[in-house]
Amino acid sequence: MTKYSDELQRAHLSEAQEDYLKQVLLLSETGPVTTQALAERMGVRPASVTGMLKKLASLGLVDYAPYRGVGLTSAGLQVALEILRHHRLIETYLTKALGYDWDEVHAEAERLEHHISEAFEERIAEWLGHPERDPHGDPIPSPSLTLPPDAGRSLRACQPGYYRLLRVRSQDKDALSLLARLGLVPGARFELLETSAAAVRLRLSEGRYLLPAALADGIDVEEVSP
Amino acid sequence: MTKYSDELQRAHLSEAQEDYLKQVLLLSETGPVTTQALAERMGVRPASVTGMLKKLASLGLVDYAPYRGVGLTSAGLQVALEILRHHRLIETYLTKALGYDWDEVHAEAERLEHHISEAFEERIAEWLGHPERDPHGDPIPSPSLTLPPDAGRSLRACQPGYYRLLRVRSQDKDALSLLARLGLVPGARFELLETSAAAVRLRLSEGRYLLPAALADGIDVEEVSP
DNA sequence: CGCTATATTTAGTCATGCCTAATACTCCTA
DNA sequence: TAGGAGTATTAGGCATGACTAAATATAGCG
Repeated sequence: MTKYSDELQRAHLSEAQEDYLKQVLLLSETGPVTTQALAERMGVRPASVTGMLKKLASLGLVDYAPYRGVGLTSAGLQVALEILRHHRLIETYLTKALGYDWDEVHAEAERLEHHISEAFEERIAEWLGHPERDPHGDPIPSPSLTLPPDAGRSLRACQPGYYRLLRVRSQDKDALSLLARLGLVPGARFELLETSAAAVRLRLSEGRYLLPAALADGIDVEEVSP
Repeated sequence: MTKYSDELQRAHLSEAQEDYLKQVLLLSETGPVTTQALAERMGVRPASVTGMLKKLASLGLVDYAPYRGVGLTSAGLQVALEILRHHRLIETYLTKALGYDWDEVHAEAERLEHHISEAFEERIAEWLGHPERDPHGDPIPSPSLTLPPDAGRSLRACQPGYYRLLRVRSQDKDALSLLARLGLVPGARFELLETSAAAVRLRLSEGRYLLPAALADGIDVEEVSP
């Protein structure tokens, strides 16, 4: 795959194609990428996914063997990382420059990520001081499209102690809104008091909360000194 | 056309449909809107225009009589003004907030105008202090979608004297780049020394220039005291 | 007033990206 | 190891919005 043909492809990729590639990347972080999982993420029927995967495979963007799942080729990975960089830079910019709350940015970024130029990307990255994380703590691919290493581990798996919140993986508007209200945003420090199968109990400077396991699942933390 | 059906339609309009409506509005400012003119503006064949006009007419967005040209209905005008407001706010924002030059903003705005939310529109308008003109001096439709009245007249039709530049109608990148280089941007004051069929001669504080008629055509000015 | 040049519309095609229904494959369990 | 549950793919359609080629309307001129 030469530079030349890369650029030809990039110029012609549709919004739908870019979205599929991005979702393949995101899904592959947590396990094998099935047709069904992709269909759910894209809000589309499985048959439609099969069709798109065949097209993306013919473009050299995914490795696809029927009934065997999909993976990104290196060309496809480049595209996916580029879109992910757009998405997360836009989220960060909307928050810092335009006063969006972190539960509002996802939907806006989801549309804009496909329609900004490289110039726009560079200027907002510059304005932001080339951030490595978006407001949710998600890593932003670098300009050369490498992902910062993952730090932290799930709050769910932690023992009682002192922690700093690093990342919130949920993009549910209401879940984010709730966490923001509690002050549970990246950088926040708290004490984990108790964990059980159904929930975790924790204490921030502002109060004590019982957090359902479903929420704790998507929260990544690192241990800190008391 | 009730409010309710307006909103239903708005939700379903495609990017192409929005673009057609916008171009009908822009073309109608300078004369009757022909299929051919529309085809040129959209970069599309006349046959395609006919097809789209029939669809827009069936949606109640344009008045279309075959062979007789098109006009916007009031519903269509609302949509066109909304898109135009997006376009010109985005151009202004890119210039003032992100340091774009005025010859770079058009292409970026052309894509983004279809993909921003009302929330985004409101926030950049707020940030900008609710401007009435974009960097080219083009009027920005108000939030309630009325256009500020046109001021000034074409430099081409002026007698020698002192003027202030109000608006540059060209969106040619190189023409804009040249004008910017000369300091001929909205607000600039200059003396018109001489006009002829082929060109106008003028003097700014920085120098004297002979401007081809083609450029002078698209420049609107108002007279000022010396 | 008719004829021709130009503008416009119709008819038929194609790619995209989705859908449903029917069929095929996989893998687990009995 | 055969059957079934569940997952995936094929087959066939539809809407969108472009295209070409062919037909038709308009307008300007002699």
